[in-house]
Amino acid sequence: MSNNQFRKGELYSFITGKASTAIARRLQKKFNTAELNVTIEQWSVLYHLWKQDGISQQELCNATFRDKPSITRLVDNLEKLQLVKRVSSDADRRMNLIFLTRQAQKLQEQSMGLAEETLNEALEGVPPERIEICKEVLQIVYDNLK
Amino acid sequence: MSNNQFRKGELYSFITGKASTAIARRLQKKFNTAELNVTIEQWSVLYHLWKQDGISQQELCNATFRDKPSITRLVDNLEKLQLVKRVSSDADRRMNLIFLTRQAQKLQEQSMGLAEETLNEALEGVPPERIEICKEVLQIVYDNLK
DNA sequence: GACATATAGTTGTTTGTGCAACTATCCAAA
DNA sequence: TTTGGATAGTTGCACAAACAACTATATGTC
Repeated sequence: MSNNQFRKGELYSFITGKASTAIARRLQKKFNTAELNVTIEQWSVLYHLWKQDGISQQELCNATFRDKPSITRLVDNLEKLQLVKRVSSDADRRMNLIFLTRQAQKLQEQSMGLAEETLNEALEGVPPERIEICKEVLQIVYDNLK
Repeated sequence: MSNNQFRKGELYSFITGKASTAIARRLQKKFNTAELNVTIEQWSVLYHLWKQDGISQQELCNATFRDKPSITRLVDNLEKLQLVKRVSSDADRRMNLIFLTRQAQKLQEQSMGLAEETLNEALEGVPPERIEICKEVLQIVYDNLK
């Protein structure tokens, strides 16, 4: 099946993800202003650890849609910031389980508040049902390609 | 105005732009397979030059939503690949005008074909009117934040 | 004309990404 | 029990992004 209605017009924006870039930049600025000393990418790892602590780097790869070297380095930097620690698994010594530190737990509430605030600014003036459709389309795109 | 219906749920995907990441990776793979020796970021600069040749680096910043140092380095690399050349403007000697080479002109048709193909794969199964809504929402998000 | 200010572009530094090649460990089949 | 393949993670390299500090040129005002 072909979507030929989707022609040259806005091809560019779809591919380059200008909207998500804009969201990420705005959120990063809020983090900087609030002196939360983390990057958006680091935060995206913490986000999944807040949902479930002590998962492996491989699970973080799947959750964040990043490859293994990217996660290795993000965890490196999060460890330098003393926000997580690697604990090698007893059950399978190839694996590192990644645990949040107390410091990282303290970040959760404030950073999630700023994320929500950013999304509210981003979606200002967009009716809820259109947001819903947009989310669904983006999910299908992701499923089609992942 | 607040969009409180937009809660924790899919906050993550919106911010991280998993869909556009997936599209960009797929397109990059097609470029590599076809031995088009360019990155998606370089291609995004060429894309605007194909629309209008001989524009300044500042205009490329605006068009591609990148800062000046990013464009400086992308143009550096495109120049190394002999796909563009910098010509300093007679009218304003601060400016470089960026011109496509013959080689870059040859890339246009094939790369645009691969981009369209990628979008068709991405949007497979999504009805046209939903694509339209999604594009509109992303445009509003961009306008709200840029 | 001289000077202050704005604009165009470059460079250095830190961080992140994608790919390939590598090590270490696990597991299953001979 | 050995061995061969799969899986988890790391390292090296090239490319890109964000920010700050910098140079060079243009322009408006006195």
